[in-house]
Amino acid sequence: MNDSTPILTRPRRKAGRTGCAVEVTLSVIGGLWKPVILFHLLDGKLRFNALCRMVPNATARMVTLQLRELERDGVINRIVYPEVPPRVEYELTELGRSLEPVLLSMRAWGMGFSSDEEREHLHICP
Amino acid sequence: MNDSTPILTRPRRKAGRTGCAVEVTLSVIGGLWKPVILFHLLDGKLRFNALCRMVPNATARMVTLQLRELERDGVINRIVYPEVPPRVEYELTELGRSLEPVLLSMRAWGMGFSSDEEREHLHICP
DNA sequence: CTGTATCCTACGCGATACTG
DNA sequence: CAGTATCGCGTAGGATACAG
Repeated sequence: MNDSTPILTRPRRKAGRTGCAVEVTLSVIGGLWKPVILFHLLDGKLRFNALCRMVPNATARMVTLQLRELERDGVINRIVYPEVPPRVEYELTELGRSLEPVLLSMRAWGMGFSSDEEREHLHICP
Repeated sequence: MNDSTPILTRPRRKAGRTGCAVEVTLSVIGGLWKPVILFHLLDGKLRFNALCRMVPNATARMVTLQLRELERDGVINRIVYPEVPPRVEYELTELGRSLEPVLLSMRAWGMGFSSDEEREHLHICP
């Protein structure tokens, strides 16, 4: 349980005085899967498995790691129901929900880009 | 000059049908330095060295790689002035400029988060 | 179901040196 | 100035197996 934090997951250096505010944001959501996870959580609580299924390109291990860091950074809550079989749900905190504009603008741009891509037949496809 | 593209720089798998639009956006700006680079370019053209200086935590090599990919993805233009000593400037394309809402919302959130952090003394510092 | 521990390897990326 | 080439290390993260 030492601090071996993957790079995709957490920038090796925190955004210091050297960087701009954008770097600060990246230090929290800067991981390939974090924005996707957070985005899906905008719709409400999600169980671990459901979350995994929404990010099929990431392994369960990665999802776990990302979730732990998001929790550490205070943008999500982890709710454990003392049941058998165990149930765990993740939800956005207030701070997490404040990321909504960022996430929505990311989605909006992605949708626009996809259209252009299909139309202009860029090199992104496969 | 083969296609050895770093992971930080380009997701190993493109955002396919499996993912949401957020993944598409991440496939373009999903790299720790790309959003920062793009953000600084919002203010206008920048030379290579200037750019490097704005992202001190990244090496020149990384900045170069990121720039090449951003160029490939059509969000920036690379302008070479046939002079001695050589001068190269980077600027956003129309597509790149359309990322402005994303970048601005990222900065806005980062500034807010920094304030909270200082005030509430969270564990983000270093 | 929701994880965590371990092993292992590909590859990201820093450092350095060199070019036009 | 604006890069590119090469080398080499550290580690991210996949696969697998196991636990509560």
